[in-house]
Amino acid sequence: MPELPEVETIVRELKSYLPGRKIKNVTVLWDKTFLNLSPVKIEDQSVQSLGRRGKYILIYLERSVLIVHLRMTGQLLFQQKGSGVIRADHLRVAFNFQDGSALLFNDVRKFGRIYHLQNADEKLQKVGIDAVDPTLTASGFYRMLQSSKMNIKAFLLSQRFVAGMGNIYVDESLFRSKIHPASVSDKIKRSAAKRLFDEMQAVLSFAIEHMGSTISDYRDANGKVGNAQNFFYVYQQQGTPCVTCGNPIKKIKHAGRGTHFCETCQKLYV
DNA sequence: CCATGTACCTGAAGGC
DNA sequence: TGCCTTCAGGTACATG
Repeated sequence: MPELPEVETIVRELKSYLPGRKIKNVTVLWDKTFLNLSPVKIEDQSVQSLGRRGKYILIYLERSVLIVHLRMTGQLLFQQKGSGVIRADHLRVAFNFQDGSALLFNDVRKFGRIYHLQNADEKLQKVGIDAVDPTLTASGFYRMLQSSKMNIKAFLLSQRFVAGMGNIYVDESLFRSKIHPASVSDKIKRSAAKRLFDEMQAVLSFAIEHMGSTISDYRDANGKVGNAQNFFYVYQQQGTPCVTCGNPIKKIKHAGRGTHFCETCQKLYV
């Protein structure tokens, strides 16, 4: 489910809720979700700060860190003390704070993971630079493309070069920059690479402003749906006319994923 | 190095 | 009303 804009929305909200709250205990209802790999105990530690790298949520405690990945259907919900009980029909892990509030991990498909670690670095070794990191530039992005012979869809989905893009925002960014998803990364011209970089930034910041996209399961930390799904040009728009040329948007299987694009507007670089 | 398939899970939707 | 298949915002791992 969630890609960079959805994860960013959750992190921004949690920044206003979690710092300073002290963990009383942790309830684990599905063992595989919570990997407790730190020798330091989690009880009695306070949340210090929040961070994000790609789709990973980082919750820094005093002596260790929690790394959360929502995968397809994970939700991180903040349960205020005393207010109505937040909906969590598939609760897997609950972090209960001493003041009576709680952070709930709800996840229908059980793919989501929470790692309790000494240090975040080990887990993030193979994750590329965050897609909205201000130090990432169009020319830096072009250099990364030059280093790879993967098709551009797989390149963007891999998280190895740039982290945070998923199936929705890859398809939207490729459409808006007029690049065919099967294009070979190191064959993409400098000007097209610049276009792709700029459209990635535009697509992601627009989605963040609209609190992410809800297809089915995504909810923010308050349990609310996003709004960016109302503005897709190609994702799940197969059959509808392309906004540029009017030909129907196509859906194919590519890089193992449903892939939406316009075959007349998007140029194939090979 | 790269592409493809499978596994991990549940539930919704569509075909018959 | 079933029953069966396919598909889903992701990633890790095995195999050519």
